[in-house]
Amino acid sequence: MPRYNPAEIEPRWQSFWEQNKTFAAPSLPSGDKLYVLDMFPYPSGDGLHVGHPEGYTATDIVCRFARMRGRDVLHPMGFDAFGLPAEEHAIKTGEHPRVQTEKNIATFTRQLKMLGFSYDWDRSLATTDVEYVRWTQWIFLVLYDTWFDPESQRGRAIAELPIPESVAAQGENAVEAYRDAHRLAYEDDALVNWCPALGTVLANEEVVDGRSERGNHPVQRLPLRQWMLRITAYAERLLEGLDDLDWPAGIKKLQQDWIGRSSGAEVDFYIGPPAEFEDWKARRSDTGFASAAPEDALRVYTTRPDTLFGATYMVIAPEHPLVERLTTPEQSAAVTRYREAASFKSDRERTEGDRTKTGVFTGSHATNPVNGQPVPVWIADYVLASYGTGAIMAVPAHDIRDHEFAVQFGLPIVRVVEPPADAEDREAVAEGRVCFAGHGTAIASGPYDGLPTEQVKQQITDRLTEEGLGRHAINYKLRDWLFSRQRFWGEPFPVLHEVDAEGNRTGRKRTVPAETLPVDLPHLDDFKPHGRPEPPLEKASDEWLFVELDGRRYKRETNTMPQWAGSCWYFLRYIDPKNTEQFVSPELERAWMPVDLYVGGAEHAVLHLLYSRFWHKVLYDRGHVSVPEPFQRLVNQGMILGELEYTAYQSDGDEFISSAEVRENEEGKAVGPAGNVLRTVKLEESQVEKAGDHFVLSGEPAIRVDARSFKMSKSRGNVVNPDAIVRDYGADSLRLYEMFMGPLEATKPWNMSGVGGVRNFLDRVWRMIVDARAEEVTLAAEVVDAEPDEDSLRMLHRTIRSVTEDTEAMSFNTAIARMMEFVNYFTRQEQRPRAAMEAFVLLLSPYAPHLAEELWKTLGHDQTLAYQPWPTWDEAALVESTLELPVQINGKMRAKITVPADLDQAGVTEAVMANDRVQAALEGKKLVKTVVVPGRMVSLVVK
RNA sequence: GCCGAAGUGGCGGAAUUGGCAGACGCGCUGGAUUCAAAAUCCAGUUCUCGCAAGAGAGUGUGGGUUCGAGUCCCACCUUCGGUACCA
Repeated sequence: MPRYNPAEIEPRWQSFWEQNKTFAAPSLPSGDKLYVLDMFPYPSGDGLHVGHPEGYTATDIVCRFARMRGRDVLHPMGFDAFGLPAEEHAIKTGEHPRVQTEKNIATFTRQLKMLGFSYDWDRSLATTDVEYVRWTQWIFLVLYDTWFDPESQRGRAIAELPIPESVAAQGENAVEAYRDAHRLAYEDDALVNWCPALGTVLANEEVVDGRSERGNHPVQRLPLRQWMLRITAYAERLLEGLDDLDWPAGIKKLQQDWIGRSSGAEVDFYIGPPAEFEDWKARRSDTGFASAAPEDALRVYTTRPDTLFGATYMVIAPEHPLVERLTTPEQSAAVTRYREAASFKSDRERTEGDRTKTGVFTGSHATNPVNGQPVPVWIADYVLASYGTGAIMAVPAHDIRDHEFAVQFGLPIVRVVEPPADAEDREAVAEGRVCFAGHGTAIASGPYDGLPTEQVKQQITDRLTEEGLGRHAINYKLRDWLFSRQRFWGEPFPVLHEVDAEGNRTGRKRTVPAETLPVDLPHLDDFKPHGRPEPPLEKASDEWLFVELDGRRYKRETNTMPQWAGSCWYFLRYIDPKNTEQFVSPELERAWMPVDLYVGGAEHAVLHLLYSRFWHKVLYDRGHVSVPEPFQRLVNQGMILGELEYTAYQSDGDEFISSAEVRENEEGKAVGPAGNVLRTVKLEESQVEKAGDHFVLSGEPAIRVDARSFKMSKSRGNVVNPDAIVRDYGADSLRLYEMFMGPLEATKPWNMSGVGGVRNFLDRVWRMIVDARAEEVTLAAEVVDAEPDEDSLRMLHRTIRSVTEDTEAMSFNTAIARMMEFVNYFTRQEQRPRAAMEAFVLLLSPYAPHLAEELWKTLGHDQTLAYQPWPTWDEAALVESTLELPVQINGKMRAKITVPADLDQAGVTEAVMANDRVQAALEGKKLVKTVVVPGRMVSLVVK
C-alpha cells in the first residue's frame, strides 16, 4: 500500500483518537484556556451539508493549532434538536419525533466524526435530552422569578420588587398580579396564525402571503394567550454590551438597528373642548407631565419635537384605545369598517404591495400644545400600535410618510424647517412637492425661528417639560419576545394554572418546584392536530394535564417553548455536561467563560445572538454566570454556493434570446422582449466564451449567457454531499478544499476540480515523504538525516513563519498556498532533511490531521502529534545575502538591480546609476529626484 | 427606498496595508514517460503587437492626491446579501 489512501488512513486515526480520548478537554483548565464554539446544527433528515464543515474545519484548525501551542482547549459539539420538521414527520407517520430526531443525530454524528474534527465528544448534548430540558426549564424559572429594576438597570429577584402601598392594600391577589406584570416572563394575548383547514396553529415561516405553505389554505390571525419574555427591558444593556465585543462591525450594526434606539419627546395634545385649552394648559404646569397619558390628552412620540409647529394633523393606530372616544357619530361607520379591514390584515399585508396610504378621519380634533391650533385626528394603519405611544403628530412638510398621506387626503402642509443652503431639491421643497426630512433652520416656529434643528429640539423639549406638556423620551424598535409555540416538539413550560372544581382556571398560577424538574412531554397516541386553536398538548391525558400540589388543583401549561430556547445557553452546559445538581458549576463556568471564538452563519446575526445575550445577562444579573457577554469574538463563515452555471434562454422556436433582453415576470419566470415565457438551457463551459465583461454563446457574440452560481438547493439539484466527497477524495481533501476556496467570511462557489487539486497536493505530500514504490509504508530514499542547506533552511523557516501567522489570522487559504510552495520546492530536491519534513508535517496537521498523523508515525514517532510543540522559526534563517531591487523611472518599472542586502542608500544609488538600462533612460535627461525605499525598490524622476 | 459586503486573467483567489499586480490552485497548451492510456514529471499560460529582444495597455467607470495607487480621497455603475411605513 504505497499510495496515499485516505479511505484506509482516516477511519484508523479517527478510532485512535476516539479510543485514546485524544481531544478530551480537562474539566478545569490548568493554564491558558481557549473556548472555541461552533454554532450547533439542527440535525435535519438531509444529513450534513458542505456548508457545515466550512466553519467546523476552521474552528478545528484553530483548536488543533492552539493545543500544539500549549493552550487548554474546550471544543464541543451538540445538536439543536427541537424543531418543526421532526414534528411534521411525526404527524405524518405517528412515530414519536424523538425517534426521527435521534436517527438524524446519529447520522450527523457519524458524518462529523468522519471529517476528523477534534471535538470532545463526551460533552456532546442535544437540546432534546431530558436532562438538558430540565435545565432549560430551570432557566425559565429564573426568568419568571426576575423583574428588571430600571433604577439599577439590572434584573433582580421578584421578592425584591417594591409593592406600592395602594396595591398592597388590595390584598394578596392584587400583589400577585402586580408581580406578574413585572416578571421577565409574563403572559399576554398575541396574534397567532390559525389555519382552520389544517386545524393547527402555524409558525410564521409556515405562512406565505397569508396562506399556509402546505396546502395553500387561508390563515387567520387570532389573539391567543402567549408567554412573552421582556427582552425590551434589556434593550439598553444589549446595545451597550456590543461595544466591547470583537464582532464584525456589520453584525453589530444589524443588532443595533434591530434594537433600534431612538430619542425624542413624548407630547400630550389636548382632546377636550378647544375653549378649555388654556385652562388645561394652565393646570398642566401645576400637575406636571403624568407617567401615563390622562383621559383628556392624546400622547404622541416624536423624534422631531422641533417640528411641532408644522404638525397639521394626527394619526392614531387602528388598535389605539382612544379610537372609540375620538370617533364622532358621523364617522363611526367608516371608522369601524376601516378598523375591521385592518384587523384582518396580517403584518405582512399591511406592509406589502404598493403601500398606498389609507386612513379615515375620526371626526375629532386635538389642540396643538405649542400654538393652540386645532388639528384633525385620523386613523391609519401606517401608524403601528406597538411602537411609541401608537399615535403620532404628522408633519407632512418634514416626514416622507406624513407627506404621502397629506397629499393623498389633501391635508395642509406647513413648512417649519428651512433646508441648509447646499441641500438638493431646495426648489421642490419650497414648493411643497417634496418633503425635507433633514436638519436645517427653524421657520414659522414662533420664538424658535432662525435656530438650528438640534437647538430647537432641545429648547422645545425643555419648554414642554417645564409646562408639563411633554418630556424627553427614548424608544426602541425591539419588541418583547413571543416565547410560546402551539407545538408538541418543544420544552414544556414548568408552569401550573390553578383550576377550580369544574376545571376552569382561577387566574392564579405557580411554577413547578425546581427539584421536580424536568416536566416531560406527555405521551400522545398520535400527533395529529386536534382542530382547535390551542396547543397540541391539550390532547394529553388528564393524568399529565392535572396536578395536585399543596392541596390545590392545577392544570399544566400546554404551550411549549420555541426552538430558540435550547440554543440560548448550550455553550454553558458543554462546560459541565453531566452535572445533576446545577446547570453548570460556577467554578467551571468562571474558568471557561466567555467563549473566545464563536463561528457560524450570518443568518443567526440577530435573533439567536440577541436572545442568548439576553438570557446570559439575566443569568449574570442573578449571579449564575460570571461574565456579562457570552461570546467574545464572533466570525461568520460565508455561504458556499453551487458550481458556476452557464444559462442560455430559448424561445419556443428554439431561438436563442440574449440574456440582456430577458426579464423576470411576476411569477419569477424568465420572459423575452415580447413577453413570452422562455426556456432555460444549461450550457457546458465549452459552449460559451468571454466577450468583454460577460459571457456569450460560442461563435454568437450577440447572444449573452448568464454565468453565475446559485445557493445549493434540492430543487436546483446542485447540492454537494460531503459523504460522496469523503468517499472519492478523503476527509482531509474536503477539509483542505473548503479552507483553500477563499477567505472564510466570503461567499464562494463550489468547484469539484478544485477538490481534485487539493487531493493532488496531498498526494504530493505523501510522495515527498513516503516511498511510493515500496510494498510497505516506508520513508522515501530522499528523506535523509542531513543538515539542510541555506536555501532549504530559508524555505523551511519562511513556511513556518507564514503558516503560523496566517493560521493565527485565520487566513487559511494563504497558509495552504504556502504549504504548497514548500512541497513544490522539496519534491524537486534530491535531499529532503528529516527535520524539515517533520516540521512540515506538524504545520500541516491542523489542516489535514489524518495524513499528518500517518506521516508522523512513518517518520518514526509512536505518539500522536496532537500535542507536539508547534514549530518555531528563526529570523536569521530568513535573511538573504543579496536582493533584487526594481528600479522605476517616472513611475514605470524599467530595470532590476542585484545588490548585497546590507548595502547602504548611497551604495544602492550608485548601483542604480551604473545600470545600462538606467543610463539609457537618463540619456539627455535631467535627474530630478531619487527615492530609495530600503529593501523594496528605487524610484527615479527625470525630465 | 434604506443598510451592509464585494467588483483583480477562462475560473477560485494572492498581494508586509502606498512599493515588481496576478502568489497558490483549477482549467488550458506543449513536451517527457508509455505499445497506448491513466497517473506522474517538466515547461508555458493577463491582453494586444512582435520570430525574438522588447514595446504598449491593464485591478468595475470617471476624476483626484503621490516619485509611485488594486490599496488613499471624490463622484458614479454593477452584483450579491439583509431589511421594510418604528414617527
